[in-house]
Amino acid sequence: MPVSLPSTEPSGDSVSRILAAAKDLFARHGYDHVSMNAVAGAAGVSKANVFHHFKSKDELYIRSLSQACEASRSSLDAMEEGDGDAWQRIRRFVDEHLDHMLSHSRDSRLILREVVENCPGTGQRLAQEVFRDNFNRLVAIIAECQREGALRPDLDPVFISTLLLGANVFFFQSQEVMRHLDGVDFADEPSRYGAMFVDILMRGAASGPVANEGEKP
Amino acid sequence: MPVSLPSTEPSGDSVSRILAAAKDLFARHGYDHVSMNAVAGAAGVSKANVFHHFKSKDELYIRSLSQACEASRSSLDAMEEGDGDAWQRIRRFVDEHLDHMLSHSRDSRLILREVVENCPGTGQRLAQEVFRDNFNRLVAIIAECQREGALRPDLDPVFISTLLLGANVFFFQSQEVMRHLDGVDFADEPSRYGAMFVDILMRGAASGPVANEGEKP
DNA sequence: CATCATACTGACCGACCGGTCGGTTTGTAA
DNA sequence: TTACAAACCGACCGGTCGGTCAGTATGATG
Repeated sequence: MPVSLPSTEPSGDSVSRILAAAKDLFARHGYDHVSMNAVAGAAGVSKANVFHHFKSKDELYIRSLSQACEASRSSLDAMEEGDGDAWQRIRRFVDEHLDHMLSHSRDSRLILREVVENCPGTGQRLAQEVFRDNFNRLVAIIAECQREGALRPDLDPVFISTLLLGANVFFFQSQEVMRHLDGVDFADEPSRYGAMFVDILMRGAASGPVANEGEKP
Repeated sequence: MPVSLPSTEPSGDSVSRILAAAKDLFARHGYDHVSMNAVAGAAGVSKANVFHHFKSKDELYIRSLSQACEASRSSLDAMEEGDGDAWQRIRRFVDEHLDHMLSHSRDSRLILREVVENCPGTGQRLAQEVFRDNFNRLVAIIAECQREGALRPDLDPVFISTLLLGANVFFFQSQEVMRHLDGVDFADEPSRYGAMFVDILMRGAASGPVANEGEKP
């Protein structure tokens, strides 16, 4: 049986290179700004070759986004709730979620742009599914922590989850801007950002006793 | 002296219509997706007429964004801190900031996209200036409230401001997605969102006494 | 070896892009 | 009325876009 590795690798290599280049360019510049010629050039193949492997620009984009979503979903699945008390678990989720976004910023940008730009289509559906999975995972954690008595019973886990995801997403999106804002010294310290955020989420920011407008046993 | 109103309005009318159309299309679809032909059509003039009034697509875009930034800045200036205790003033800022974004969503999208996409250029600079002004205004409010003793002295007003702006920006960006998430019942109630957020910001989410890891007099 | 399928590419296609050009229309001033 | 400037526009320009085509090269199979 002949060893045919040299013959099968170029093909797989091209598709991989094309997808990697596409993900990079689409993430950085968005769908409309990126031409197929640019993708081909970045992948080191001809444009016609790109069209040999992918039926259209749209298919290339959806494949790229799909891979990003799969990677994000794998990361979510690999997230272990582990041990610790409620707030430690919450803190761990915040840290791991933010760490994933930052260390896979290309994928994260692809997904987030679809969520934020709100253009109907397959791309948006894929990205929203990932977003929803993250959200539901977090709601489950928060609800569990609430059942254990760690969170005020008058609070909605759904709302807390929104705040948590929002804080992380905002950090990811605005990191570059924050670096240039006077007084911001945490733009390059995501873990510290997470710690400060969870601290305030847990204990609040008010000084001293607060008017008891809500129910807080 | 002849009254020459009929002669000066058509010109002003065209430019205004062009800018309005441009703002609308750029806000919805982004710079790259919008053609000058589309802008011209939406404004009811010819493409050549657009180029008569604006030197280039880029100039049209910058002018559109500039107007959006001016409007946003005017809104910030009109924001009165007014009376009330510290937390009432914070709540008012949150409400007014979010209300402005939602009621001027076209402008807000234009500005926010520049901040988030992070493409170097005039557009980014303009948007970041507005972002920074909002930020600094909020930091000043928070710092004042902290001096009055309403906020924990161990907290950084800059960080609190980041959380506040982030929460509002996230609500604005994700409103459409949130409408489709199970259990989210506040997507169309920004005021309620703001109230819940400030409540948690003030009192925290933890139930009962919390481990005193920080300084909280 | 012949056959077939896959990978690859330069050249080409029609459509569309941002922008220009020459001409017409409109408005203003003297 | 004439002269000028501004507004306006259809036609045009060179370039780029996504995509196609015909041909070549390569690899696998019988």
